[in-house]
Amino acid sequence: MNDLDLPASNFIRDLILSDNANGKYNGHVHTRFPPEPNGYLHVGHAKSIMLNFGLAEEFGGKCNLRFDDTNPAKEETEYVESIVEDVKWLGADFGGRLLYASNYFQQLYDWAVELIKKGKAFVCDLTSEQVRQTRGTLTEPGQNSPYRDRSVEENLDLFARMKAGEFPDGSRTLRAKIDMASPNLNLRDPVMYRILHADHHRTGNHWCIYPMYDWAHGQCDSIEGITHSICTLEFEDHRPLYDWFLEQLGVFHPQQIEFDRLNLTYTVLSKRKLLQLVEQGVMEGWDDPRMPTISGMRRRGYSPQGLRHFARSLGVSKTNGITEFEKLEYYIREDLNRTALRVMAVLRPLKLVLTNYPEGQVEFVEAVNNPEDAGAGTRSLPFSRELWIEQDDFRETPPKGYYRLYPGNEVRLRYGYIIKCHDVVKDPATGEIKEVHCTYDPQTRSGQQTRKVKSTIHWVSAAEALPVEVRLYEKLFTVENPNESPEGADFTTYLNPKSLEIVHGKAEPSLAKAQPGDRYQFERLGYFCADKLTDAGRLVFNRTVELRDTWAKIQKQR
RNA sequence: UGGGAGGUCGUCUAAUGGUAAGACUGCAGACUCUGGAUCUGCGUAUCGGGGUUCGAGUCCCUGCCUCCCAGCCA
Repeated sequence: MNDLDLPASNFIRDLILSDNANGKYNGHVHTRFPPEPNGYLHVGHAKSIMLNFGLAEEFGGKCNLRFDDTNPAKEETEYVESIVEDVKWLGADFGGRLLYASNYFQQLYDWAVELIKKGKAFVCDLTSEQVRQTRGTLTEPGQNSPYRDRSVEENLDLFARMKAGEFPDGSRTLRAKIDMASPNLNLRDPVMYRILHADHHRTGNHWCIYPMYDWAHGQCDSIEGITHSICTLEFEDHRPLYDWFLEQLGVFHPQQIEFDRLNLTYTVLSKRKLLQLVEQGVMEGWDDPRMPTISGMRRRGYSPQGLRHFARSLGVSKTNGITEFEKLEYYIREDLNRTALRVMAVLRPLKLVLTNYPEGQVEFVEAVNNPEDAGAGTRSLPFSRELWIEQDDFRETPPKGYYRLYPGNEVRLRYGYIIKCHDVVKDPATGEIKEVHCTYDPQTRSGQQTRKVKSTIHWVSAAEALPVEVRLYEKLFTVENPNESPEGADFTTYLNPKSLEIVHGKAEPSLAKAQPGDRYQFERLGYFCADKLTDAGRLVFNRTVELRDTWAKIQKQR
């Protein structure tokens, strides 16, 4: 996980530095990454993972992977499995510390009994509706529950019976006895346990009462000896409660630190919304390559290294900001540029005939596998009279600034020869261009010192070309921030109808050996990753990210 | 409106009382058998108003704006 660059300075590191200087926690740093298994991980989690695991590593400490599985109604084993896979894929090392809040249910229960005995918690018979009505508002204090002053004995008895399953869901709760007039609503006698006769993915039906987040989290941190419990901004006003429980119990007291969650332009990063897209069938699944999930990005071709570098580059602060998607793409390209094998593929084929090239002849030309990596070697490509080129690389009447192929113009075929266009064959009925006819200059074979031409285009020999299905992805949403919908508009209103386009192209023969997950650069087009659908009989590629395209930019300006 | 947290280039961050810096984006150019990569250059910022100080993005006062909180979700 130790990647490149010195991680940027941030306030959490500074805080740890000062803790260590003061001897707090004896210089130990132990963090944790605590997802709830109610969905798949997304890039925002990658930021948290890098922060937690990165800080631990930097200070010679440890980081636990802990599932916050306190709500059986929303959690599933499928999610646990996907999360473990994603965390590992990102390269985070939890060293066997795969933990669950549910491991501590008994301890949590015992501690709750302790608080009851201290008169700090009580069983409340109010319905959730009544609790809501007596909570007060932002500006008005709440009212005490009529059950607030039950005797310790009665509370103990009732709580034991809650656990024993005597009462139906929602009929009672265990509440902390704090202050119904607190300006912090979290302190208005918060619920610690609710009754839920539900099957838990790990504890089955052993329990029918489940701890709330606030009651579970800090105590789990304490049990695990977490020193720095890093969470997102929305938990800031939970911190007094986090501290309160720990103080009442008199146990090891980790400190909660809040930072800003990641927001990205042109996508949504909330499990609720992502779930909605999956359930409505808008996306193929959690791993749809358009999803900002780790599994979606993996399928799309993003590399763990690229994602890590991106996450590292993110600032850690308390500002509510939105990071530009372009920044993510930059780090993905940067990594893929160094590692991806180059290959030639034509997405929208146009037939090119070299009229002075002998019919039936095939020769082989040598191509560099990765100009950024001499060790990647070379491969040979068949070259012949009939080739496929990109439709975009030919114009019958070239626009200003176009220096690809057009009648009378010369271009180089990458790793091949310089060719000159002399004719265009059209469908007499539709006027559609069917073939482009050129002559090649035998003196200009690649590797020799020859004259220069303005443009080099990619190609594939028609006879040997492999059919490929290529999925071209665009931004998922049409607006930078789909969350900011004016009056009633649902975020799905801004889904980009063109976020997926499937084309059928032609690829060089070497791609026959592509395995799912293999990443390539299709020269001049972008980075592509073999999809999981790829097998011996079918080649399916996902476009990971386009290459920077100066020409496209010039065209756009006009 | 009560409480909590924030406001530095277009975006994200740095500057810890001492020359406002970097990255992404954008623009311009060089180079190029990828209009890629690489290289060079350019541009724009301390929310407003007071104050303290030799000196304020940083400290104080005040105003404005943004985000979070009224789940038996996390």
